[in-house]
Amino acid sequence: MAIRSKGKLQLIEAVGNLCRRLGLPRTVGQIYGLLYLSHQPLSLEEIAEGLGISKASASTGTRQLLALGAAKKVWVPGNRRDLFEAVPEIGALLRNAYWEIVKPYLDAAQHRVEQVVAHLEAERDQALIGPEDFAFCQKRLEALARFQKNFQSVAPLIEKLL
Amino acid sequence: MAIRSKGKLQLIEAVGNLCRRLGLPRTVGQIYGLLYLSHQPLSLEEIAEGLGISKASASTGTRQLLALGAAKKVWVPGNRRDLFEAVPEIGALLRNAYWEIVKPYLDAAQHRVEQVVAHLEAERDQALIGPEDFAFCQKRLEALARFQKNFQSVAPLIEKLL
DNA sequence: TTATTCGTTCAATCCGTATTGAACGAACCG
DNA sequence: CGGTTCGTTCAATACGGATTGAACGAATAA
Repeated sequence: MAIRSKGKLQLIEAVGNLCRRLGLPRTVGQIYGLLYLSHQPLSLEEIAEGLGISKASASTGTRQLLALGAAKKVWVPGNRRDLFEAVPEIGALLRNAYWEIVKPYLDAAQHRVEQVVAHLEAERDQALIGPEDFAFCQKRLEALARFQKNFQSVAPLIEKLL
Repeated sequence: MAIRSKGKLQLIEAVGNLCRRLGLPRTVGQIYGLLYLSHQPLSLEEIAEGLGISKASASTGTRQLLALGAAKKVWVPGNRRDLFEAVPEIGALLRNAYWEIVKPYLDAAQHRVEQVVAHLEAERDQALIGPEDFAFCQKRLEALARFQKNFQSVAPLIEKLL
C-alpha cells in the first residue's frame, strides 16, 4: 500500500531531493528514505507500491543502493522475495563514498592536470601557443595542482571526523 | 576565434564535467576554465566564440560565475564591453560556497527533520501510525539529527583547512 | 512437465533543465 | 536626433538521463 504518513513522506521527499542534488536518481533517495524509516525489510513490490514507482525503478534503485553500500539484502526464511533494509550509519556511508567515488575522481583529476601541462609544453615547442601565454597557463595549472595536493592531504582527515 | 590549444580544451572540458557533476550547467564550468587559463580578461563575445556557445549562454553563465564569486568584471579604459576574469583562488571559492550554499542547506535540513518528528508525533496521537512504528522512526530520526549536529560542528573545521 | 512468481533488462518515453534565437532596452556614437 | 553596439530576457527547442512497460530467464510450485 502507498505510504499514508505525511511525516514519512516528508522525509522521503527530502532524501530524494538530496540525492538529486548529488547527481543520483531521485528514486534512489526515496527508496533509501523509505527503508530508513521501515523497521521491517521491504520487498521490491512493497517499495514500488509504497513510493508509487514501477518495479523496474525499484529494481535499479535498490541495485544502486547496494552498490553504494547504503542498503543490504536480508533473507527471511520461507520468503522467496528479495528483502531490503537500509544501512543506517550515514557516516560510514559517506566514508565509503569518499573512498569509492571521490578519491578515484581526485586521483584522475590530478593525473589529468599533469597531462594538460605536458600537452601545453608540446604545443609551446611547436609554437602553437605563445611563450607568455604558456607561462601564464603553467602558473595557473601549478597553483591548481598545489590545491589538489593539499586537498588530497586533508581529505582523509575530514573523512576521519565523520 | 575558437580555442586552438588541445591542452586548454582538455582542461575546459574537465571543468565543464566537474560542474555538471556538481549540478551546475556545463557551460558555467567551461567559461570558468576558459577564464582560468586566459591571462587577459575576455568579453562575452570572446567567450561565446572561444567555446562555440551562444552569447545568451555566455551571458547567463558569467552571471552565475559572478554570483558564485568565481569570476569578476574588470573594467578596461576605453572599452565599452564587459570583460571577465577568473577568481583563481579555489580554496576561497569553496569556502564561500560552503557559507552561501551548503550551510543554509544544512540548517534547513536540520529544521526539516525536527518538523518530521513533530509530524509523526501528531500522527501517533491520532493513531495514524502504530506506536512501535513510531518508536522506530523516532530512533532513526534522532540518530539522523545527531549525525547532522556532529556534521555541522566539524564542517567549519573542514572549511578552515581549505 | 506446465504454470506462477520473481527479478532483471532494454528499447521507448517522459521530464527537467540547459541552451538558443530573436526581440528588446540601454548606452554610446555619428 | 537616427544608427550601432552592447547585454539581457524569454519563449521555444534540444538534450541527457530517469522512468517505464513489456519481454525475458530463472527459480519455485503443482
